[in-house]
Amino acid sequence: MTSRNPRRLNERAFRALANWRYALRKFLSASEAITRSRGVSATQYQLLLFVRGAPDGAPSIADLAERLQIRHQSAVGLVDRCAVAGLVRRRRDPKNRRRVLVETTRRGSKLIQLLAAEHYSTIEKLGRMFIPPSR
Amino acid sequence: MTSRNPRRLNERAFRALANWRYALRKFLSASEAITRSRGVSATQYQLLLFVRGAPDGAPSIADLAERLQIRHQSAVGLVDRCAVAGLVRRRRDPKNRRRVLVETTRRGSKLIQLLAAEHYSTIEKLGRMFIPPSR
DNA sequence: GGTGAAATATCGTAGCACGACATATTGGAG
DNA sequence: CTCCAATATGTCGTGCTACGATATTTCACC
Repeated sequence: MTSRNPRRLNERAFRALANWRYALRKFLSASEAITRSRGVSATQYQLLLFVRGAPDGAPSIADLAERLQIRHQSAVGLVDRCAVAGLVRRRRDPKNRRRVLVETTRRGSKLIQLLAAEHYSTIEKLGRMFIPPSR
Repeated sequence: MTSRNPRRLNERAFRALANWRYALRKFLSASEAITRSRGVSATQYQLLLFVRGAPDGAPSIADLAERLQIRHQSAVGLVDRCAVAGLVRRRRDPKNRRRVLVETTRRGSKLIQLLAAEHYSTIEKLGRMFIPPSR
């Protein structure tokens, strides 16, 4: 019986945490393989995903940085690389000209559609390994 | 509806996938914050976790590479850095002297105990955001 | 006891995130 | 209206980490 608020974790808890983390790495590794096979990095895929899956229209650089949990400068560089690859384009926000909105190009739109579908398949395969451990 | 040729995803599916990925990044980011506050990288934490949570005694470099889903050279470098930090130590496998077994030092053991407990708390907080989407 | 495979190690390279700093735009205080 | 602090994005140089290519040691086995 595991106690409800243990100060020390037991063997079982360590194994569970390790196995769950392993599942995460498996998924991230599979994700990387999917995206590389289509010529983009895993991070670029996620940028496209957050642009495409944004709740309220085209997101700004800062919005994307928050979704990606990175600093804004990192998002700038990422958008740069995606723009060079022809996947996204920048547009000044007319309401607030400090902001830069990011939207997918037609090519980026097709690619994210494909990649997202492949990710769904992978998630189905890895299935319930993702359910996080609890004590 | 083969998994190789999945049908088009709708808006809802994109949002779900994006939100789930966001949860992953939130967790990984929180994990990074936890480990950095204790002076180690997220990858070093995971190495310790896989050493501590190994099913059959001290794992080899190759075992760790598989668990981390990286190439063996990367695991070599990671073990190097952890060894310099005094968290793990190498030991030749007496049964097969090509293999190198990795075990935690007392310091590494204390650290992984602490870090793992903090990770459990974080997982509880993020809770069911981790349940993967299905269509 | 020689040979190919296995396991680890070394070296140089590239991508990505970061801190520090720079530039442009906005909105509000006075 | 003017000034200025806050906001938003962009630039530059650095460090960490994963990688491919390659080397070295040890094992298995005929």
